Amino acid sequence: MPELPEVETTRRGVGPLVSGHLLEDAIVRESRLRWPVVLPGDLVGQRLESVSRRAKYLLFRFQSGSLIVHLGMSGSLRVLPADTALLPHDHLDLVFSGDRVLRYNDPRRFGSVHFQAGDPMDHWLLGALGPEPLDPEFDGAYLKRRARGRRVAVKSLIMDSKVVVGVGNIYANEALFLAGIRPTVPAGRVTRAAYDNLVRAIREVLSDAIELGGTTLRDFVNPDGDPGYFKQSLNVYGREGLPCRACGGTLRGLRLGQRATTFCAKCQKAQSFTPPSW
DNA sequence: ATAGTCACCTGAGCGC
DNA sequence: TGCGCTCAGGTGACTA
Repeated sequence: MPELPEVETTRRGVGPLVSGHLLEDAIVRESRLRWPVVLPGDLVGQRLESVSRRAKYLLFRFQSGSLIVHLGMSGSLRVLPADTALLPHDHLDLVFSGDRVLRYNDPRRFGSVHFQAGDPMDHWLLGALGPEPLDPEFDGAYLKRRARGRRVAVKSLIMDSKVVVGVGNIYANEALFLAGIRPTVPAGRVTRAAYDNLVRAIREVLSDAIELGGTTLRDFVNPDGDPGYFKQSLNVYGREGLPCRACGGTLRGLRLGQRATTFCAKCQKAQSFTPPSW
């Protein structure tokens, strides 16, 4: 489930509760996540220095290195009293000083937990990632440049983590709607002006979702145990066959790269070609 | 190099 | 109530 806003909501929720605390125990109940979970023997006894985020990875920085946690499709992290009863799919506990446990739950086990000694950015998973969508270097000129010669659908381009990180299926659909761009347009034919709009839309949709604590669909519960409230603001995702909130037309759906894609054929046709003047 | 498909896994929802 | 099918927020690996 978690897209970037959910991961950021998790970071803001759990970070202050465990940062600065001493790791007293680490319990791996199920090591078969996307990759086998292997924690170094000397992690226990170290202090957690900070919790940060790169793309959809949460980085738990200890003295000797970092835990790199990905929530996959169904993962979640909660900080709980250390004696809290286990639930199904509670795969990992990090027990900290102060009677609190950081508990990782993930029914589908698409998530992952790695340890990287030293700088977490040296890990191979983080090596080829594109810029953060909220960073200034991610702008229309950058996207236009990365799209040059590309025939993939523009939706696939913005979901490519080598181009820009953190744009998952929900927000890709939503951003393209806000920008008025048809998801299926070949990336190389989208104009610079349209990419300017798209960057604005991506920033807006992600920022708004972070403000509202993410989108709750099925599994996501933020670290306070509350649902996110962004779902109420969705314009197209999950609304195939329903009326467009802008024009009233019926939203259409198709599959693009195995992912559900929803758009308004009337509102999303501008910038669907490069004008002759280009 | 690029574009498209497959795989990983569990649970929810639906039609019968 | 149960069975079988489809779908789901991600993303690396693999194939042409």
